[in-house]
Amino acid sequence: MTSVEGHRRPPTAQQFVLEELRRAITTGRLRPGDPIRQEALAEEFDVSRVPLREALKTLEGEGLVTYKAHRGYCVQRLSLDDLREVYLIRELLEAEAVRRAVERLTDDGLAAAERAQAEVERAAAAGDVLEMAEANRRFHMTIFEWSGLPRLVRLIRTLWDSTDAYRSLYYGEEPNRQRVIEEHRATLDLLRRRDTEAVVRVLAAHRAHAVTAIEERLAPGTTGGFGAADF
Amino acid sequence: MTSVEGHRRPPTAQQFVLEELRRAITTGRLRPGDPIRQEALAEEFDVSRVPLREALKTLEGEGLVTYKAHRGYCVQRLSLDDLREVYLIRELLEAEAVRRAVERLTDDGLAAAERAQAEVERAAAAGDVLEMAEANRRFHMTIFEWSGLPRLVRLIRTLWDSTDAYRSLYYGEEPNRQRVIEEHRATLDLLRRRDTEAVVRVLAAHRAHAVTAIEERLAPGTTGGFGAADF
DNA sequence: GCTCCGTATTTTGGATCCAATATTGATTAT
DNA sequence: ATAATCAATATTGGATCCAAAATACGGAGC
Repeated sequence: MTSVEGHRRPPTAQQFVLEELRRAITTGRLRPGDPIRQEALAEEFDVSRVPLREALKTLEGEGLVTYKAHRGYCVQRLSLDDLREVYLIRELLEAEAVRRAVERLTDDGLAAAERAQAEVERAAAAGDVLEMAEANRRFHMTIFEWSGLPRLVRLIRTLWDSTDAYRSLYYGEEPNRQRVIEEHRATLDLLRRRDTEAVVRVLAAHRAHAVTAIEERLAPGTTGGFGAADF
Repeated sequence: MTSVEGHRRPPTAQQFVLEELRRAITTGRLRPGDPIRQEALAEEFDVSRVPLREALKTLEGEGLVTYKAHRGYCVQRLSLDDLREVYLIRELLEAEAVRRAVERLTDDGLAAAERAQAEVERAAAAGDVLEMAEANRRFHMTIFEWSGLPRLVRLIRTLWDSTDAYRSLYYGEEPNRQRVIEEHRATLDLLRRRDTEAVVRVLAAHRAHAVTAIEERLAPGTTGGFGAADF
């Protein structure tokens, strides 16, 4: 049956496998540093190695896995330095995206952001961490989209992808969830007033909090990479 | 024989095909908007479709080609807006990369940049546009590398890739070549003095000149995409 | 003439098989 | 015991073949 389920299966095996791989990495089933055994994974997903390899090429482009000729793929091990670098780049790109977005934002756009925020709060109340992470993403992307710069948004989205595992870590703790909600509300407030620079500042702080929290969470013990399943 | 030629053949077919595809796109042999016929291309490069498709996945990630399920790949058509967007993003990222680079730059690093510039000037004198483009790239990347931010550099490199065709256009004209050389010399001068903000300004102007020149070159007639072979 | 429909052809998607390379483990010499 | 070498094994890279989907074509109906 081709019913309208939450997640219907994609039209090609490579896209299906791509989604599964992403999930496996962000949930920590595939841990950073792990080599990727194509045969085993292909069998698990019930596809051949061809679409699997194409999906891996995509993930390589996004920086989620590394590749060495004749040695295959590994789940990318993100050091703290890597994490900081990704957040630095996000800072640069998102600041610009937000500036443009505020200039062009209509009431419709604002309403869309507010709807996304409502979903964030609903998920938080329900204690559904995974759904909250997704809604949070929709909230931010909705705003970025209003920049009218599709390539910029695409880049930002890729950067989010590459640190999904860390973000789940962040949302795993209640005070962080609460803080996210408050900061989103502040953002919406400033968006309504079209106070561009204030929005940029709030969102910069928003990111900084996440980095700090993750650093603290990670610093003790873990020297290099980490497993997202650690929590 | 595995002699030390200029370009030795990569260890895998996918990497070989990737290089060939890039060349084909940047030189305009494959024109923007063209659908990519896998069978024909694979035969031309004398490989099967499997490595070809993996190379195409990589290019998709870089934004050089687009992909639709069951309809295959197309060479990305870059509108003027797209071009401006890429240069805007480069502005954001490269400014940061340069700031960090100047702070960390040693005399060795400076010497490397000077060597690259010497190659640029040699190629320009020899009228070798292709080699000049490559040397120019080395010049800038050498500087960016000194930022110590590998992911940032990787992103910048991808952005350069996605507009290679346009850049060849720029280097096709003598006054532009001359201007590039002068601006590089100015950059080196300011680098020696570690005048960070001045370097950032010069390089911003450097990029702006390129955009302006390309816009003028493209504006008359061409409404949307263009073929890099037009010159 | 135009549209709609069904078939033929082309093109992409994927599975299997074989080749090439890397890794592992055992054997031997020092 | 250790290091080096070579064979056995595991794993990736690539070619061919078949299936599925999209496109092109031709004819029937209006």
